[in-house]
Amino acid sequence: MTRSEERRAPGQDRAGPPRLLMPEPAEGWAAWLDGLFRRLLSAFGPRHWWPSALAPAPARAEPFEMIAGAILVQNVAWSNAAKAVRALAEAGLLDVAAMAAAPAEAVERLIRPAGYFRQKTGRLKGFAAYVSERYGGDLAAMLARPTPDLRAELLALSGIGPETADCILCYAADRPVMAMDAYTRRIFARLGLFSPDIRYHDMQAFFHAHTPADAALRGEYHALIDTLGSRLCRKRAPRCGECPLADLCARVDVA
DNA sequence: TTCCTGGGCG
DNA sequence: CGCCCAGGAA
Repeated sequence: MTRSEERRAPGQDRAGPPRLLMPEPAEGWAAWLDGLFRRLLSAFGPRHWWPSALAPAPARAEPFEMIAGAILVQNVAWSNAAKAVRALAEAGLLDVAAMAAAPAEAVERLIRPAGYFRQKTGRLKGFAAYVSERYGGDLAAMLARPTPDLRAELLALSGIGPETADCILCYAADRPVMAMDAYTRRIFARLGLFSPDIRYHDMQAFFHAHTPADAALRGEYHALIDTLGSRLCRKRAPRCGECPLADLCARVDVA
């Protein structure tokens, strides 16, 4: 052990996992998280993410539909985004080349139900233009790149932040990446595990450290968390009486 | 009818 | 930290 390691107080390693507000259970975090997953799965059933807006579950979206949906769902309920995805499909715009060539006004009109239609039009067309220019329109080639490179590439595009990038990595590129979101932060803060202001990367590091590196598993986990967060563990007036995790929740007030 | 929710950017 | 938006809750 080096001198600097000796000097550092326990639990103060700056590069380590996030400081958790709850002691590790005797079974360990991996088993605890697995138990949570099982409860959510039996409560809600498989979520079949990423859902296709064009066909009923368990149909899954094709890569470009998935990516368009991920951009359109930013800051809105899925039902709104799904309307926009269907409108794009009917207009033949769920296609890289067609989207890149489409007039912005036409896209804006079609995606209006998803809100933020001007920014989201720029994001959709920007993404399509990027794939057209860099990959000759071959989205599969882009999605085949190594995970760290692909993530950096996605994050460099305007309108794709950490959550959207990680959703694309998991659901379109099939990588074992678990997306985090406002629901994840709120649920695990209420449970008493996370600080309410925990950073995205720290949440993700915790889940990645204690769940199997499996794209299907992590994708399902994120989907189940989303379902819990939107249906029951809502920001205001959470429905704790119906929550499958109620008995192990600290019910921390996250304001 | 107003209020609230929700990613990403400049 | 304010702005972009629609639609469900209150």
